[in-house]
Amino acid sequence: MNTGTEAPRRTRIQQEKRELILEAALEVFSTHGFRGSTIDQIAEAAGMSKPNLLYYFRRKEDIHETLMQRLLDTWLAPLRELDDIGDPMTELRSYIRRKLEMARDFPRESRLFANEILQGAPRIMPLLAGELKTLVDEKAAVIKGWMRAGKIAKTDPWHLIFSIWATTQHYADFDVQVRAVLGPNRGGDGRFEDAARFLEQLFLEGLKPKG
Amino acid sequence: MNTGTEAPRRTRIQQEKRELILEAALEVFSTHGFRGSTIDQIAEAAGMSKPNLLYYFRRKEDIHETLMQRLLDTWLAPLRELDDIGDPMTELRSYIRRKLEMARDFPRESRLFANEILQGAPRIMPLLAGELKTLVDEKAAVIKGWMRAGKIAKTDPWHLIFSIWATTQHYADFDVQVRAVLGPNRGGDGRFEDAARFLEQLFLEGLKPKG
DNA sequence: CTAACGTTTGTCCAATCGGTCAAAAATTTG
DNA sequence: CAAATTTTTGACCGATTGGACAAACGTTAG
Repeated sequence: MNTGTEAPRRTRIQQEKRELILEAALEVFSTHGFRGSTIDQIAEAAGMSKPNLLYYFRRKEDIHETLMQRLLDTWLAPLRELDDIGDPMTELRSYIRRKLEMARDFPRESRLFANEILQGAPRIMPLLAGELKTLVDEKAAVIKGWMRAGKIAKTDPWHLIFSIWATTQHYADFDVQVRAVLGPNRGGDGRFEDAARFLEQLFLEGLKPKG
Repeated sequence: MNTGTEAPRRTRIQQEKRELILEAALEVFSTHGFRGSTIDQIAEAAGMSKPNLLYYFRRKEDIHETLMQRLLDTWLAPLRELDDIGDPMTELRSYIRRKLEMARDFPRESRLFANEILQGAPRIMPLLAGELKTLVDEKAAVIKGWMRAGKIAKTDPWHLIFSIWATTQHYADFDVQVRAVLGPNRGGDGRFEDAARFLEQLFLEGLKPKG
């Protein structure tokens, strides 16, 4: 039985070149979107001719699809790690920290994902309503357990997860704006540490003045 | 002196048709990005032929530019309203509420802006580093005053503004994902009220359990 | 060496892109 | 009404797009 999903056998050269192409495509797709990117651009970024690239990926969409499949796995890893063992507040704090680190270390992946969602997620809608929803529902239940146990304040766990996604990914997706607004001094390399400190306080205590 | 920025005189028909085109272009640009959109698409959405559209806007970029200029004004209006008079906590809460209402009522404008920033803000970079930075710095100073006066907790005002932008615009830019994850029940029309309730609690009190 | 296989490229193609242009149609003006 | 002006359109253009293809090239096993 061929389900069409298993990876075909590949030579060593094929594996290497495919990686090279995917790396180049990530760079191009994440800054121009799918329709805004051309095969020539990707081929040039990968240091090969267009027909050569099309020898490894038969269609432009195949590259994008491969990229998105890999992305979702690594992208949701931090949420998968959110576990019931350990102190709830610590768990949440380290989830936020990990997500912010991903925004810092893999901004292209974040932008690729944002581009796809912004345009209506035409290629990954089934994944969102299926795999993603299942995972979020599962983790929302965990968080709800913490709320019932009085370990964290009672709120909507789904919107809590959204707010963590939004605030952390903002530093990857809107990086240009963040740096423009912060200026050369505050917008330097330290901006992620500033963000980490701020987000920790926001999610822990909010803005209400002490005392 | 002609600075090139003042609006030329236009007939009634020109004004109406230009509005029609801008409305159609907002729809198309916001879902496909600039390079992903075609003049034919916009013309069809506006109910006219391509040459006719090009009679009102000579270049594709002119449409986008006009759209972005209008956008920034209305988009930043809520932040401009953030004022020193009145209770700080109330001011912030109503700013968050207004931003969330904009995400609900003008999602296309939000996505148009997000598309531009995602792709490196090639067309509005000067505005970000100029007008926008000035406004944010000004409001950050106001917020800092509130912190010094002990009216709200001490944190980084810039990142506070970022977090408000991120959490509210998330419901416009990532709407497809939000609805997919929430499902048909929780993802219905009530999702914005749920979000409003959650965000109010997050920014006010954070997640620390009471007592 | 040579045959087989995997890799690379130059050339080409149909479709689509942004944009032009002259002429027709509609509207306004006198 | 008729002339002048504005609006609309069909036909067209060069450039770029995603992709096809056969021929050339490189590598390796016998």
